[in-house]
Formats: sequence, C-alpha cells, structure tokens
Amino acid sequence: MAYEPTEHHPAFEEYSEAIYELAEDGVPVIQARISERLEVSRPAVSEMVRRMEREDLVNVKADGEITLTTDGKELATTIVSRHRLAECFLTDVLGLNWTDAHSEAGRWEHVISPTVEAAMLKALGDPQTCPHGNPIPGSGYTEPEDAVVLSMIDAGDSFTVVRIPEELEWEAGQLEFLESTGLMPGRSGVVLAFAPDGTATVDVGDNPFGVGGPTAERIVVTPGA
Amino acid sequence: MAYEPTEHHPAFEEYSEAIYELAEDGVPVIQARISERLEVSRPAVSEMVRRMEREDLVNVKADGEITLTTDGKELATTIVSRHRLAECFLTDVLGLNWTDAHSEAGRWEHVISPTVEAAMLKALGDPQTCPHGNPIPGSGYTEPEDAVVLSMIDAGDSFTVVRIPEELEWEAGQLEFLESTGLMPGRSGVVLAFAPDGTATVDVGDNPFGVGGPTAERIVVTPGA
DNA sequence: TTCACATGTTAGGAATGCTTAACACTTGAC
DNA sequence: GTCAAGTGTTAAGCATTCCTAACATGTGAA
Repeated sequence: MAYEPTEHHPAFEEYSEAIYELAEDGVPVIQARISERLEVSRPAVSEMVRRMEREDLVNVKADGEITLTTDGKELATTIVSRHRLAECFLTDVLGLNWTDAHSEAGRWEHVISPTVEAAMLKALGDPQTCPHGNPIPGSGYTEPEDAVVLSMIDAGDSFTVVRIPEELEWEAGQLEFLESTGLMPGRSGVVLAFAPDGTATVDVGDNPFGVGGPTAERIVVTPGA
Repeated sequence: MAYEPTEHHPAFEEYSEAIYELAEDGVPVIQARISERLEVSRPAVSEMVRRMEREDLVNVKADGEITLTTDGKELATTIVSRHRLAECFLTDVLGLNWTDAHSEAGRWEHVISPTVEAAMLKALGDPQTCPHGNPIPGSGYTEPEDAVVLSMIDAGDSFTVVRIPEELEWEAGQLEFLESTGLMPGRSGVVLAFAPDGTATVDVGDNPFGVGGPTAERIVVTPGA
C-alpha cells in the first residue's frame, strides 16, 4: 500500500511537529534546535527547511527564527493531535506505560487516518490532553491561568501537576522516572525544599525524591493541592 | 524517531508479505505476480528479489519460483500476523468496516511493535483469524479438513463461509461487495444455481445475488450449514 | 582585540526504492 | 515454423533523505 497519510512526505510531518513542539516549549525555533530534537545533522535541517519554505510550510525570519505558515500549522497540529491521541489510546486502551506509549506514538502519528482518528476520539470520549498533560490541538483545552513551573513553587507549598512538556519526554529515562515517582498530571504534592543548584525535593505521596533544576523549571503545575 | 520495527527495511517487509500471501493463495510465486500484487514495475521486483536473496530472505529456484528462507518466513509471518491482528482490532475495537480496516492495516503492520502486538492479542482474546477468516500465523488455527472453494458446492446445497483469501481483498470493491451482501466468515447460505460461465447465485439470508466465477473459485467454504 | 563557540551553508556522496526504455528468452498457438 | 505473449534483466535516471568535510559568519568572554 502506498504510504500517503496526507499529501505530505513523512519528513515534512516530522519537521513540522518538531517546530510546533519547540515553540510550545518556549524554545527558540532555529535550525540548531530542530537538529538536536530530531537527531539529524545541521545540513540535513538546512536543506529540509529550504524545501519546506519552498512548499510554503514554514517562513524563515531574517534572524533565522522559523515559523509555521497556515499550511504548516495545519500539518503540525494534525500530527501532534494524532501523536497525543495515540498516546492516550496506547496507555488507556492497551495498557502501555508512558515510555512505550511515547515511542510507539512517534510511529503511529504518521499512520493514523482521519477515520481512525475519529474512531479513537470516540472510543476515548474526546480527551483534551495526552497522558503527560499536553493539549491535543483542536480539543478546546485551555491551560489553567495560574499555571507555573514547579521551580516557582515556594518550599513548603503544595502543587498539582498540570503537564510534562514534550521537551522532557525526549530525555532518556525521564518518562520512566516521572511515571515511577508518580509525578504525573493530576497528582498533587508538596515541595519540601530547594537545593542551591535548583534541585527540588518533592513529595507526592510515597517517599520524597529529588527533581533536578532543569526538570523542575519545565514541569508545569498549579499552586495548591 | 527512527523507523525501525525490526532490523529490516519497510520494503523487505512488504515483499516478504506479498510472497507469503501469494503462496497462501496458491498463486505461483514468481516476480511477475509480485509486481502485480504490489503494483510496482518488474525491474523494481527484479532488483528487490536480488537484494532479498543477498540478505538470505528468499531463494530463487532454477525455474524462477521464489521461496522464503527461514529468516524470510519469520519476517513474513510477523508482518502477516500484525496485519491480520490489526484488522481484528480495527473492526472489533474501533468499529471500522472491512475495506477501511484492510487498507489501514496495510500501514499499521509496519508500525506495530511486539509490545503492542501482545497488548492487542490480549485485548482481543487471542483471535485465530482476521475478520476475513484468514489465519493469524502462530495462533494455532487449522482450517477445517472439508474446506473447499465455493464453486465446488453443488447447486442446491448449503455451505458455510470459512474465509475470503487475501487475493480477493486486493480487488477494488470486492470487500465492500462481500461485506454488504453478508458473504462473511461464519455465515451460512445456499447455492441456488451456477451459470454456464461459472457465476454462482447464492442466498445467505437476504436477497439472492450473483458471485462471479473467479470469485467463487477463491472463497473458501465448508459444505453444510 | 582575539579566540572560541554556535550557527548556518556548500559541496560531494550515499542508500533506498522507484521509473521507463530496450532487449533477451521461453513457450504456446496457429 | 513463426509470431505473440509472458517473463526477467540491464541501463540510465530520479526523488527523498540523510551523511561528512569544509567553510563563513556572528557573538560573547577573556
């Protein structure tokens, strides 16, 4: 069977998704970041960005910042939706853990058709976020207004996890760690202390554990239990 | 994410599957048949067969007949299993029709990991055949000993559908036709008559309808209701 | 100021998997 | 016996997507 989820090349899907998620994570969207996120060489990104510009999927500003065009955004949100929906499906229906679900979804996103997407949405009751709390584009989800990153919570205060940004999902071992400690969306806990280097000690029910500074600066939470 | 279901190229999976299914359908496994089944040019098949031979996935006999090696058979049964399992899943869990499930599964088969395969098997209760009745390799299914093709049933006699061979699934409109008429595995009916050209008139409950000769020679049934 | 680092680009190449055009060979029908 | 049909191969080429090596440029630190 010909592979043809849309009219686009698989690579365009991957790059659009990366650009969308970098922007979502607040990372400057330049070629070097895409190169890191997709683990391809800088020349490969350079060439691909040129081709996507030619196909009117992205624009490149004078300072090198890359933005998605209307078409590019449509492609990106389609893929991101399917990725996050697939993650829901894989965890809720098939019982996979976070780590497996994330890597599986990275392949499923290119293979899910509108028909299957609709069927999955129905089966899952129109979920608004993926298991890690990231919004499914088009679901109408809006993040709580008081959302902050974990490192902004004062020591001694409680918090409730909102989401684990995509950026962290790509770090080896990160999802296993977060899932095993129970630092998951919806769970509440208390920040016990901050070390000078930014490491937070938190308690979400079981044993207290440490969360590295860079991680604590990315996990989105709301104050209070 | 790197695409790497096994250590094999997607094309190797596709070709192995085609070879397996051609043999299953009793079609001589030569390059020309693969070319037709996969809808690629003969030179493309020629080159691919050479590469698969080099990788010890197939053997080519002096008369041109292509057979799968042990490795090739393993790859083929893996892909065929995943295809048929995916069809079960897509119809039973997600409610897709035969036609959609077949074409979706053609993409899913390359993306399903052992983890997901195991989860699907569990969710479906270890199915032994796909929705069209074709055996899932490794499930232990054995076809009824008295299975014959529909065209072998005498006019006036009843029959029960066993399976719709893969060969028919690839014919445009065939699955829609069979599903809409109810000529599906497990269903029983009566052959009302045979036309001189081999066309059968059958009744499986609703209105009698005609089944073309070539189709009747491929659908596997057991005699009796 | 100078050096190092980050960033992007060019140039040259490679693997994968297709295509069409052209040719060679076999085999069955007449 | 001849011709057509079916089959496989060679040759040349193309699109996609990646790579390394090398180079150009900008920016911040010492």
